[in-house]
Amino acid sequence: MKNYNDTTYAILGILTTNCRSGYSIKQFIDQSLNHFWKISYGQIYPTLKLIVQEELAEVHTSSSTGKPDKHEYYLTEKGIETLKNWLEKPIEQLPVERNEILLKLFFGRFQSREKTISLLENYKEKLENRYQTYVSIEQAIINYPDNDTDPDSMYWLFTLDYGKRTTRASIEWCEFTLEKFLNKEDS
Amino acid sequence: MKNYNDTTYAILGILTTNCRSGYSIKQFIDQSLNHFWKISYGQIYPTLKLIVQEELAEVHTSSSTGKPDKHEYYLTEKGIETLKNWLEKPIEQLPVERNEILLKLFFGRFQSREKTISLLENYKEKLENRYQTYVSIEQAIINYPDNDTDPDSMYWLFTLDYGKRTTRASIEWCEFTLEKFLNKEDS
DNA sequence: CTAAACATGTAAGAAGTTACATGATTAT
DNA sequence: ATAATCATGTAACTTCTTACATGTTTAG
Repeated sequence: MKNYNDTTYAILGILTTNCRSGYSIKQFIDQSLNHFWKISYGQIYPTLKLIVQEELAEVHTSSSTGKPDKHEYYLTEKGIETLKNWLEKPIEQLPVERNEILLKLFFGRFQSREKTISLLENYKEKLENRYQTYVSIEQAIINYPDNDTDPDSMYWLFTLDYGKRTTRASIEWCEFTLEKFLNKEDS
Repeated sequence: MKNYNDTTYAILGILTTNCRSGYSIKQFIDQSLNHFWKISYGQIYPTLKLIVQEELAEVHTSSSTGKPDKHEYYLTEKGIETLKNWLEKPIEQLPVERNEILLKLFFGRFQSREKTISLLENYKEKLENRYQTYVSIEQAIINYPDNDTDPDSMYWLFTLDYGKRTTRASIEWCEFTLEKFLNKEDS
């Protein structure tokens, strides 16, 4: 079975929900996968074209009078199989996540203690904002009346939990590292 | 002051150490920045060319008899200023880290419980290996005789600590999520 | 002797972002 | 009216990886 890139699989996955057009795929990603996946129109439309070419989906064009054409994509059997096949495949290797703050810290020898500290404080603040965003989204899902009937909400909460845990760990690292720099004052 | 990409700044930073050639820059990254930064020769050599063009470094070519030419790069005053300027600048926004496992989990509705579980177990195993690697490197640095005189070792330990903490958090998330799936058995 | 390490580079292609281009509909 | 949202798409550009091309030196 042919391999595609993750962006293609992400779109294939979204097409299993009620999102059927390029525009609504973008919305879905911005609303639901935002904290661990993003995508631009510059990728979505060409990828949809590829998906149709590869017969993983069929496109139904509805040209209502006056309105511009709207393209609705429906997964084919082949498309569903391709998606399932990818879902089963274990992750090959953990990605190396480039981290700008670690890079700056690493060359911190060329900077004053004060500047390193403010760099870390700024980073910590951004992490705390992100953490709060995750908590807010989580609360919104839990309080949403249909939450126990909606099959997606459980998965959504899992991904949020991941975000919360790793963000929390980063915040704690900031605090620990900041303390080291603050204590260096007297040395 | 002109802006460059992070890869350029990383190389500028490495040129402040004793690494002066494309080959040794690659080695330095593979040995020291490996867990949060990587780079290929296909980027290094063109970037070095750019750095010289922009007068951020000068190249000294030593052509020993017989041996192939070796290019040694030395930062100029302008190069040092450019690096320092970047170091000071706070991170603009936290990057969205694409996460393949979360993407697969999100579409887990289309998979059996068993397959989701083995996906998570495989991921957890990889994370545990990574964690052990970090611990080993940390021990090697701490036990290395010159560790308190080497100014780099402190920064190295900070970046390792970051890796350990975030990896640990991911492992804990795997355990928590796995438990949820294992308990779903009876429902 | 031969494999690994030293050493420098290019070319093709994949993946992704940003800006541009166009136009309808709906809410304020 | 006019701003926001709906809706689709392309082109240029940046970044990065992989494979290729070439040749020397050193260690086992």
